Amino acid sequence: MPELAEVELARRIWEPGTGQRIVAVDSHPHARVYRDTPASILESTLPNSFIVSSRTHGKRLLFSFGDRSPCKSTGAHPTTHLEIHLGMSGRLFLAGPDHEPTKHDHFILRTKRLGLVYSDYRQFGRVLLHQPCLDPWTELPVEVLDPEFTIACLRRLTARRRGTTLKALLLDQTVFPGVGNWMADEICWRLPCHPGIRLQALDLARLRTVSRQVCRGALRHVADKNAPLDRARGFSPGRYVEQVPPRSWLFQHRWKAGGCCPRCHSSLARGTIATRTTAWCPTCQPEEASEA
DNA sequence: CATCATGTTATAAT
DNA sequence: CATTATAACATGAT
Repeated sequence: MPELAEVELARRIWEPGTGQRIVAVDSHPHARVYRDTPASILESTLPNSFIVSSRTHGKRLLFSFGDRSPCKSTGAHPTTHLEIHLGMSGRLFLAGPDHEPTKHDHFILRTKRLGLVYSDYRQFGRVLLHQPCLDPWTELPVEVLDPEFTIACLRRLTARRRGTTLKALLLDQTVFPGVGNWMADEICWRLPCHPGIRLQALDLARLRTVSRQVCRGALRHVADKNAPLDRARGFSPGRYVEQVPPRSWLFQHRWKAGGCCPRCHSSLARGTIATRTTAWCPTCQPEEASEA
C-alpha cells in the first residue's frame, strides 16, 4: 500500500537495524523483485557490512552500508546502497534473527539480534544494489516537502502540459514523487477541484500549498504516530499498528460503499481518471461546467 | 468464475 | 513532442 508516508514508516520499521552488522542474507533468488539486481549480488556484497544510514525519496527507500558501525566511528562512509521500491504490496518488517522465510519473504538481512524482512506477494516491487558511490540519488526530482518545491519549480515542470488532467499530474512521480492514488484524490478533494480538470484551469500556487499539506499530514498520521514506540521499547515484531488519516480526510470514506464527503456529506462519486479508480465529491468538486 | 487492488513500465495509438 | 489507452507483471480478497 505504499505511498510516501507508508514508505517512511517502512524505513522506520527497519531503523533498529542501523548500526548493526549483516551476518547473512537469505533470499528467494528467482523472485521477480530481483529483475534489476540478482539476489546473488546481494548475498555476496552485504554480509559483514554495517547498516550506516537510511532515507527515503518519494516511494523509494535507500539503505546505505559501510565497513564499520556508525556508532563506533564518526567517519563511516557508505560503500554500498540498497534501494527498495515496495510496488503495490511490498512491506518491510522486523523479525528475530532466525526468522524462517514464508512464501513471499524475498529476502532477509540477518544481524546478530534481528531479521530485517522484505516481503512482497505481488512482486511489483524491486530491489537495486547501487555501485559504490557517495550518493546514488543526486538526479532525483525535488520532493514535495523540499523548500525548493516552489511555484516557479512547479510552473517549470508543468510548462508544456496544459492539457494534462490534474489527477494524471499528481500521479506523475517526476512532478509529485511519493504521491499515489489515495493522496492524489485527497489533494484534489482539498483544493477542491475535480480530478479531471485540465491544468490550464488550475491555480498552481494553491496546488503547491495543498499538496504540501497533504504530504505533511500523511507523514504525521501514518508515520509519526509509530515513531515514539521505537525509542520507548526495543523491537518486537508486529508492534506497528496500521495507522491511517483521521475521519476528517477523504481517505476514510473513499472506498466505503455509500461513502460520503466528510465536508458536505454528499455521496461520493467514483470513476476512472488517468487509468486509476478515482473518488471525489460531486458537490465540492463539480465537473468544470464552464467549458464551451 | 469475474473483478478489483495505495504501482510502474513498455508499447501502440491518437 | 504530448497525451491517452492498453496490457503486462503475480497474488489475494471479495
